[in-house]
Amino acid sequence: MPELPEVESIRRMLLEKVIGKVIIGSETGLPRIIKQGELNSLIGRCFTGIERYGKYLRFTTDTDLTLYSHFRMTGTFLWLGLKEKEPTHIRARILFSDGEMQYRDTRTLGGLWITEDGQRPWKQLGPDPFSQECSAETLKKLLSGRSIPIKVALLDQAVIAGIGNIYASEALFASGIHPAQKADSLSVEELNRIIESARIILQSSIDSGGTTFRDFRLSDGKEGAFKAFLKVYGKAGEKCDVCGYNIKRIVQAQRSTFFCPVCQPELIA
DNA sequence: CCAACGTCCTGCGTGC
DNA sequence: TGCACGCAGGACGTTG
Repeated sequence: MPELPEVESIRRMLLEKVIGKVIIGSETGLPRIIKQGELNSLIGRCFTGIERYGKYLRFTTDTDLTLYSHFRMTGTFLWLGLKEKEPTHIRARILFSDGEMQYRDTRTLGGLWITEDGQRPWKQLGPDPFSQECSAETLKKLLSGRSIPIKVALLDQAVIAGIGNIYASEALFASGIHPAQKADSLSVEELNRIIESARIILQSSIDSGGTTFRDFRLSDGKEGAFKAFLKVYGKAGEKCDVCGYNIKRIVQAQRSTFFCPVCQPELIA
């Protein structure tokens, strides 16, 4: 499940491969993953930059055409040199003279958008965790009047962009905050702790090439190494690194949440 | 305004 | 052993 660190890792690897090269062909393996526009309208263009917005990637070109991607659960871009072959779950291909960028997506929930500049595929995106505008005061405003659990709020991309199910649990563990605590009950100090924790965890994960929990692969086909540093995600029943108590799994908004009941005490309301 | 839930999808783990 | 079933979840649309 590619979240901010995984998308960022893909971005960095692709930068070295595709920038400044002319697109000489394209192929759409599964039409419904193209959410807007036509892939072959990119032929003859070249990518001039790749930016990340939350979990979206934006590929700028030498014209007003822009390619956006979102990986959802199982998407990724693989870079293949001319002689390499690995034919599974290829949903789209963008061809260059020295190789190709393949959009792979097992569960096909992700998508690509080819738009005129200015059009964006997302509805609403909150601040990027690494940006200056991502402050405790900003989050305090965005969460005011929200009675949802803080874990569920962290998954809301309109609140903060890029955090998914893995890093939401990890950031709350590092902050010592119980995942069920109501979003608008958190103090500025607690929100600050969440932001600081998230930044450290997300940056460490980027440095490791992200987390491969099951399916995720980097653009060179390799796994991200951050799984070894996870403290709670996927560890129900295992002992907490810090206190030795058993890590618990609960379900919030139809998604698994992992936490340590001792390190993240539940507040008595 | 907000919250909750259904929807999309396929591979794999579970249980009988 | 084999097979049916349900779970995994990100974003958005719909419903309450």
